[in-house]
Amino acid sequence: MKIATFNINGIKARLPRLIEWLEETQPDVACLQELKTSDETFPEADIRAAGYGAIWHGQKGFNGVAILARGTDPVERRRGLPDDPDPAHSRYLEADVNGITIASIYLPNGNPVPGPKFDYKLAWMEQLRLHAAGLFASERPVVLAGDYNVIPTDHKDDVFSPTAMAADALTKPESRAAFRRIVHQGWTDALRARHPAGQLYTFWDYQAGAWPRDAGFRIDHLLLSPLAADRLVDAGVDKDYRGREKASDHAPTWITLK
DNA sequence: ATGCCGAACTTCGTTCGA
Repeated sequence: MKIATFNINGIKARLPRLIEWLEETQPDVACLQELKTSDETFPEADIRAAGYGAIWHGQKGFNGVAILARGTDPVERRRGLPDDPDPAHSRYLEADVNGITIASIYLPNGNPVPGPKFDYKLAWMEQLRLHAAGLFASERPVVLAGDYNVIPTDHKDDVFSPTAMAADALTKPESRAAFRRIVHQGWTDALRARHPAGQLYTFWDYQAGAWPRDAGFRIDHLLLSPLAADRLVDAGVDKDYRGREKASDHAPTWITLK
């Protein structure tokens, strides 16, 4: 079973790229972020024609998350976090697919630092931590997939330049500590578990030639509960999709479970 | 210190992203 997460940066602008990726890589589940479209304008028919059932939590202009399942309909469990600091933001969707609980997460960016957006990021992460604790305690196979907007370490395999990113909300100690507080509940960072060493960038900025000079970093993560981690077979980043025409600034990131 | 690039609405500039 292949489960992927993909920040598509606008599902309307990216629809041909999305369908192409679904057809070429055939994920069983695809968690999408940054739909940038309202519930009413989600391209359900195109997704269904590609062979996927879908649920989505849209928002006009920005944010927005979805869960797609090949040949079946995800069974929705929750939209939005409990006690979401700003329920107007569509950033969390949770469903069951084939016995696995799967969340599609679009964690706030948090820039500039300091400021209200950074405060919002940390508040949101605290609510995610509380909700994740409940999921963990359920002892189900759970996959928390999405764009966490946190670069876990300063290692060159996680970030092209710690110096260039030092003032950014993605690397601030408070962001990393909040991420660790979740992971240390007992979750497995699937990409790093499968590849303890080696570059695993998932994002390259559109600006300043970041893609051609490979100036990327790792912010898209799949966290696995113990019952999911026990089934982990492989994990990777579909890096070549970042180099295609009209690409998202993120690359699809995936795991396979037995 | 700032903009770079790209998408979408607030629509020929502004806001947001990371």
